[in-house]
Amino acid sequence: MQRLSEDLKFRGLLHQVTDPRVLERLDRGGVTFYAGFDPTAPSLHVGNLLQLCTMKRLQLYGNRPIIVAGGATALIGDPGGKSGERALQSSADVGDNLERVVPQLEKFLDFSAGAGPSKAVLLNNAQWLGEMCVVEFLRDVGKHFTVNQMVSKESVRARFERLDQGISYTEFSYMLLQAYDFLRLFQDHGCELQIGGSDQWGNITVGVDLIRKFSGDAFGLTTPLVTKSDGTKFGKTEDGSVWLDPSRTTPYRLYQFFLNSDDDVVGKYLRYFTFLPNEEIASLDAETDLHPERRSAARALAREVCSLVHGDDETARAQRISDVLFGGDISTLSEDELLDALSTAPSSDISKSSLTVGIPLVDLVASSGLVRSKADARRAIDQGGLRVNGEKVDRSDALVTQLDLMYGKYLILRKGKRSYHVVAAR
RNA sequence: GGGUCGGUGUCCGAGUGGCCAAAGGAAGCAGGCUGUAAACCUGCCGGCGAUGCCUACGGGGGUUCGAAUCCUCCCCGGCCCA
Repeated sequence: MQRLSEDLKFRGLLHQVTDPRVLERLDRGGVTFYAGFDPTAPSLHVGNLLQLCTMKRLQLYGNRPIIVAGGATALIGDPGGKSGERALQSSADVGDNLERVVPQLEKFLDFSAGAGPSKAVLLNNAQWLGEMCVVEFLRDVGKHFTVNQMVSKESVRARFERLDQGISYTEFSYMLLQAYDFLRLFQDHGCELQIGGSDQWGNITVGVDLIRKFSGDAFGLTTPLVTKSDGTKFGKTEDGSVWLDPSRTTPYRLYQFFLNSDDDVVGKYLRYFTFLPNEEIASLDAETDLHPERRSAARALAREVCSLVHGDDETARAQRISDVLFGGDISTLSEDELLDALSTAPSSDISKSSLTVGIPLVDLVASSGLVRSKADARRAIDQGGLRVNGEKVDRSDALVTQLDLMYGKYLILRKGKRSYHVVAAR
């Protein structure tokens, strides 16, 4: 089998490492490592994907992952990457969030006894930070750091430079809490490595320093920041974050999100987010160069990620829906297929009786929410961008009646290429 | 507290009595091309019972036939002085 360190290099996952010797240790397996995340939402999102995949990689090579849920630190807020002071979370929220996120973590890491010595562990730093008193913290942790070095950290400096924002003492202390986490894990669980995104480098090294002061040897490793080709933040769409929870972001949407990756980043994403063998990734790279229009790499990426997060069945469904919505003619579908294909599209109801007289199409489309107003609906029609049951509408004064219903029940509204809405008559 | 400049549509930003639903840009939406792409081209981009009406230029009040534009008070922000 290929060495883990080689695989990590091939995939471009090594951004910074405190000491290259840690890579040899990881190759041999048996290293306990950790990554933290703050349970600030009731679901993980694609922004968490890189850490999850990286942890899984390390575990597959026989290393032991510890996930530290920032039950305590989420109450504080990491100043890094934030332009302003963060809103504080209530501890009840944090608890709820944690409960919901656990099943998502289990899709990536093996928490079962079957994993043997590399069995994953989930800890909550509220367990040790919650019971700690201020004086104790200042004596045992604070004493080891000078404000001078803390101030020089990038995350803090960025906030210093913004005179209009400032940084509270609370957030300023965040890095010390995280360092203390690392120390406790090192002492109580033999954890010698912390991994994280490149924005965590400062916090991680503070932890490594702290452990060193207690005569321990620990390591830090960061992965690169996931970027898009246009420089905007990865994982955000116009509708907000792309979540791993299917009730927030349907498998179909997740599939589409990755399918639509730009050519110049698919290779990178395949490396980051899939477990395909290196040779297969290399051949997909070549395919992208030679036949970009086939989008083989993007398809593989979407399929792999969707399977990882939602399983093979949901992925097959997402693929089927995609094929119909973008390839085929929806009017050729059976009623069952139609419902399946559009099950994730927004829908609304309408009374059958109202259709006996007929409803102006413009009213129907506006009330469906597919467009913002009737004027907007007329514009869409005038520009040839509206279809009913797959047929282009050319009159903005069209009337919808029972005769237009597919299978006597449905009206499939479509604006542009990819916005669908199902109206069901009852 | 004093002075001064400013607050315009999703955002940036012009306009300083009628020709203003408000230039220009960005974002967004639709059409074309294409690979469900990028780039590019075209159109749209407050609402409605629609050759008109309503709502809108920080908020209230006022002047005027007519106000985003003038006056006044209030609120908010920048800069300068105390």
